[in-house]
Amino acid sequence: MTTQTKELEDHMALISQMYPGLYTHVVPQQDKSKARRRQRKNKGGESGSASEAKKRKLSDEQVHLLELNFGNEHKLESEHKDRLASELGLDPRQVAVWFQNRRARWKNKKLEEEYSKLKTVHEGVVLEKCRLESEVLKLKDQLREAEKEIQGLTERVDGVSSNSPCSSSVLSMEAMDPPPFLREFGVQGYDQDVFYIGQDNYIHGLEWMNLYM
DNA sequence: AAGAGATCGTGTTTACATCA
DNA sequence: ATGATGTAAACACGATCTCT
Repeated sequence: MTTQTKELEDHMALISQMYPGLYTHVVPQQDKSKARRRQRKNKGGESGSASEAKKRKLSDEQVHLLELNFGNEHKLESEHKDRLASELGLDPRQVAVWFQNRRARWKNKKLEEEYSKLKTVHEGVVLEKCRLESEVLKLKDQLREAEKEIQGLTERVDGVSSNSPCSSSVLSMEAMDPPPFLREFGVQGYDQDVFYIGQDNYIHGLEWMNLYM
């Protein structure tokens, strides 16, 4: 069993859940612990000798014609099957079996393709998730830096305002809620945070936010 | 309703081909 | 030459459908 086949099998349940239409009905899982050992039927009790019962590969021409018919229709009407069988010089039963097996191969191939597509999509999603997570970390870092800076500035302002009558002109954020994105990062509110840039350039309202956008 | 027969999907076995 | 492995044909079996 190839690795890919194993991998495919591991995902069959998932795929069949996502694409329930692929299965027309579910055959109950057989107990694999007691794998049955069936007795081979004697080909309907025919008088065929052992050599006649031997499997023969279908010729290229036979397979070609069968493939052509399969391309047109995946299932055979009984009449069509008989006609095709006599055209190919085969037993109608052989034609039926060939179509049965061909449908199984076709379905397996479809499942493999579907699996590959889903795998590609999944890998893309995982990559995007990683990218977003690292972006979140970066933004958190920026936020921490900004908070540190704010704290430093606040301390400076406190030092100045304690002996300055101009303290009333400083924009106080005391009663304001933090902006939504700060709340998202756990900032609950402001104590006595004051925002300003440089010596005399006060920022009004939420304009300071533009510095970090 | 019920039984028979055909056919289906799925899983397994077997014969054969290919390759190391 | 030979053993391992892959593939296709054939088969088994339960489910479902159609017909009578």
